[in-house]
Amino acid sequence: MLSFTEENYLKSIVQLTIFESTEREVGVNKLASCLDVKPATVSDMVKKLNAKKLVNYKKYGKVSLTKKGRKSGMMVIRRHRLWETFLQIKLNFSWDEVHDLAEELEHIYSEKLINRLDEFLDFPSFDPHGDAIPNADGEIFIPFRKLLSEAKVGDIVKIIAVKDNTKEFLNYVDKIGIVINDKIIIESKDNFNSLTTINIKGKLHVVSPRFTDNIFIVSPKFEKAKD
Amino acid sequence: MLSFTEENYLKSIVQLTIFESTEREVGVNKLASCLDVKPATVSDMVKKLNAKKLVNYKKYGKVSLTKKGRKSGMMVIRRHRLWETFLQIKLNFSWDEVHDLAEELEHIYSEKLINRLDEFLDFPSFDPHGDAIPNADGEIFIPFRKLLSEAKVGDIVKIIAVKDNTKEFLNYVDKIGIVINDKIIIESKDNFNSLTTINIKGKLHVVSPRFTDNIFIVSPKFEKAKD
DNA sequence: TAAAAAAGTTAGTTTAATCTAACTATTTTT
DNA sequence: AAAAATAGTTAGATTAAACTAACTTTTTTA
Ligand SMILES: [Mn+2]
Ligand SMILES: [Mn+2]
Ligand SMILES: [Mn+2]
Ligand SMILES: [Mn+2]
Repeated sequence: MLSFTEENYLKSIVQLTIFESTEREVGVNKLASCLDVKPATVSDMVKKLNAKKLVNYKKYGKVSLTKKGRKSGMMVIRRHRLWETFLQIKLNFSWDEVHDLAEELEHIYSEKLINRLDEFLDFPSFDPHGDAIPNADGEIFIPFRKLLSEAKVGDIVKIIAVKDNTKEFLNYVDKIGIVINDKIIIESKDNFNSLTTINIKGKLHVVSPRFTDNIFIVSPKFEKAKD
Repeated sequence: MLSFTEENYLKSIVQLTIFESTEREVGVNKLASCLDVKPATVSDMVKKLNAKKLVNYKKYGKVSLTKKGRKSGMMVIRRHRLWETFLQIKLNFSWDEVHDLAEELEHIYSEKLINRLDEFLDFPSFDPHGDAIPNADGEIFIPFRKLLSEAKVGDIVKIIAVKDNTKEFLNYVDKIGIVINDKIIIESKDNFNSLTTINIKGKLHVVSPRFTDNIFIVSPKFEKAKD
């Protein structure tokens, strides 16, 4: 039905208009840089996606998802995140290895396959990077979360997801010894140099925005109940 | 490295020159009909595969695999059969559903992934259709087997694999109630009409070559030891 | 508000994989 | 050995997804 390429466009549009912004539309240039193609290429493709009623688009306008496009894009993300979970839980891959394989596996289209996989994994809610997994209807519940950079000195926060999924980032997270759901304390901030000192299991680490802008947290006051 | 298309060509050449014939070469027309494309298309592609040292070919000649091509093709078949096994054993798909999904999964190239999958499945020797699974080096041991049509009246034979993997065939096999490793008795043969009467768990079935030419068996005298 | 910058489009080209139609080579039959 | 049949090749066209270069529209800035 949809080509790999079309699926990748829809996935990127979901990411840009639902996960990473409150704006429900995106420009051709931004989409092009997200997909790592030239704007001319995107111009052509969004015309095609519009004809297929997957996006709303007219010349010189912004691109937004139709209901159908949103669902298709969400299903690609569902497949991606379920395969990542499978690779980690069942085949013992580490969280920095799963993404690249999932980029390919996500394009295998079969409702039955993915729902069986979901069941096999016991209907996981989050993937190895802490990202919510859309359900079989393409709906997703994204829990309230903030960036580590928004935390205040003295806060005790829980790490619930990583924003950057590159190997370099994940390897650094591994190196300083945190995993999803760990708690850390914001010891101090150096606003002049934009540095934050955090306490991870008693050890102090000085980190820059490259780190704090890519870690999602919940802070105590948002953690309802238990604790 | 290799495109989906190139992988499919190599897979078909392995099937035609190793699994289904003792001739280690195949013509352009036969390959074309196996791949369901026109001979002109194959002519172009084998030129390309030859340039990549995956096949031996020259104008108006037959096509044969190089060592490298044979290994690549075998690895596609390894992936196909391991995914089929995964789908059946872990995700509870029936044997008539696994092939189509495996046709897509087989093209996901990662040695690590496939070896982990192999391990996860406990290094299976055969896929759901009774076909041997090539090992991590692309080597395969195909057990000695005959077709059911070669069995003699009175023989008690064990079904070890199916040759035809279509849904229609597999559904028929299910319907008459046999599974791999079951034993059946050859009750009688009607040579005029090319019909064979077989005894499956006490029940008699009259079958044509459409059935007997697509069931692989071992007959008692080839079944060494146990029993 | 006019000029400059940014964003987006169009036209024409490329590559991989396919096709059709016409041609050539090889093999089989008479 | 010639004719007929079969097998295989070539040339030119098509499609999807990319590109570059040139152009146009929209937005920002002065
Ligand atoms: Mn990922
Ligand atoms: Mn992820
Ligand atoms: Mn199969
Ligand atoms: Mn099989």
